[in-house]
Amino acid sequence: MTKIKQQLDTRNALIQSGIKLFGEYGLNGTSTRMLSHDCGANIALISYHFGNKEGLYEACLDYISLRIQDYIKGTYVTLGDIIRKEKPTAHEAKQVIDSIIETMLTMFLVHEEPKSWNVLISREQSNPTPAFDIIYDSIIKRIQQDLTRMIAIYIGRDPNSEESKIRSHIFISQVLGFITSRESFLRHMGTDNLSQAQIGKTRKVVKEYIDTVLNGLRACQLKEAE
Amino acid sequence: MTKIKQQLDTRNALIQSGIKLFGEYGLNGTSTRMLSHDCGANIALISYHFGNKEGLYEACLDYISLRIQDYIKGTYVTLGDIIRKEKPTAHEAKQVIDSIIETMLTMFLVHEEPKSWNVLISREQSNPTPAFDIIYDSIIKRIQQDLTRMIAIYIGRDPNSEESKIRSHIFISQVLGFITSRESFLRHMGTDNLSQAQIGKTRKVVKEYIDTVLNGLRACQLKEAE
DNA sequence: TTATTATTTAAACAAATGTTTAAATTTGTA
DNA sequence: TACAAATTTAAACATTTGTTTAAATAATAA
Repeated sequence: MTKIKQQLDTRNALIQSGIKLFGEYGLNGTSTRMLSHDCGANIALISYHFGNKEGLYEACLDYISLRIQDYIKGTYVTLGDIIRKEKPTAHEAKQVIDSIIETMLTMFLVHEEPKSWNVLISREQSNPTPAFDIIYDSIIKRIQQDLTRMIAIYIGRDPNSEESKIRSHIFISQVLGFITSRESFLRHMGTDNLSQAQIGKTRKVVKEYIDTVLNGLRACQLKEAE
Repeated sequence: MTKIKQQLDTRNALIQSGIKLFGEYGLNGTSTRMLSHDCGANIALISYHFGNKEGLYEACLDYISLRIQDYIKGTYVTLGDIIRKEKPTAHEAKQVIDSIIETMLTMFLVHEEPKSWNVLISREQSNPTPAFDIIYDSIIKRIQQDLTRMIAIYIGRDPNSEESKIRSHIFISQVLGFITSRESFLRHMGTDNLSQAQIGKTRKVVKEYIDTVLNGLRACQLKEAE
């Protein structure tokens, strides 16, 4: 076993335990002994590899950030050309919107590994630590900007207006609510875990909802001069 | 000074400090010494009045729960009759929806005291502690149920379907996102604090948005048999 | 093979933490 | 006014916590 391999094993084991435990108990509610016990690494290795507990927390967010960027890379490969266009068509803009939403829904509702990221992201969203920048700058900001622009283009509004920023925030919140208010949603649905049928319904209702609002806003615009 | 008055002063001072500090640092990140120092009460008074730190946390949520119920009481006084009707009209249902949303926006964006509640609510939403029931059972559940039904009635769908539950979750998330993703929103808006002008724009964009989606869904329904 | 570097370990440290305890003080009641 | 009850205080306690330390072990390079 090479040095690099072994180092990554211990280091990575701590990161995986970190994502799980920090997600469940928060930074302050997770002790170095919990982390050590969870992955079997000696407690001194936290400061050896990461400097201190906060360093491990940041490493967890770095890891999640990279993985999410990987996760959405597929989406952005096919959409990058449209996004970079000076003037995408409304049809093109709608493609971007749909793809981003689809990716988010899949990430939030379907795949198993991302579920462990979601809890930590949800924590950071509602109560940012100093490490929030890691997630914000690499992922959230980009999605905000892209959706602000694409939505405005699709509905025929000014992409640079504050109204467009507000609108995209509302738009993103529609989907983000499945992780930031997950417990409320589950209780309302009367379950501890969404069934495949429930997930299917959710995706369908989301799609109907956003198509309706986007087309409604677009139709308003075709009738009025902004 | 009577006993009851004095007791309430110390007890209440601890609760106010609790709301502030638990909101900012979380339950685990707030020490009994911080609480004691913030309001000047001796540290032993936490267990004296509340049993332990968790008891104080619960008391804070109880306080917030009562205050929010008070806050929305005005809204529910005028809407109660409609909500209790077996078959409200679509017009009536829309009145309920608009009033609830207006109340939530005011609470989340405008008034100063509720702002201190919002942080703690946001925390509980995204990462429920055992005390989440306090807020859920008294407030969130009711709003979920009422909006599920009113939205379904307005757009002509079945109020008891799972789709209606999902739809109302999306609907609530549109507004809740202003507290559960507050940092992201502020950064996107390029400010640390929303100006009055920005708040005004936000309310206007929200109203346009939800009117559009509700009327869009309603129009779909008038064209299709569900 | 030896020396160097990197990793890991077990123990220790200093501080922080939530809670308890007993005494002092204040308040309320008869 | 005296006594009882309630509240408050300061100190102490036991545990937990994050981190450090020095030695042991493993891996790498010459």
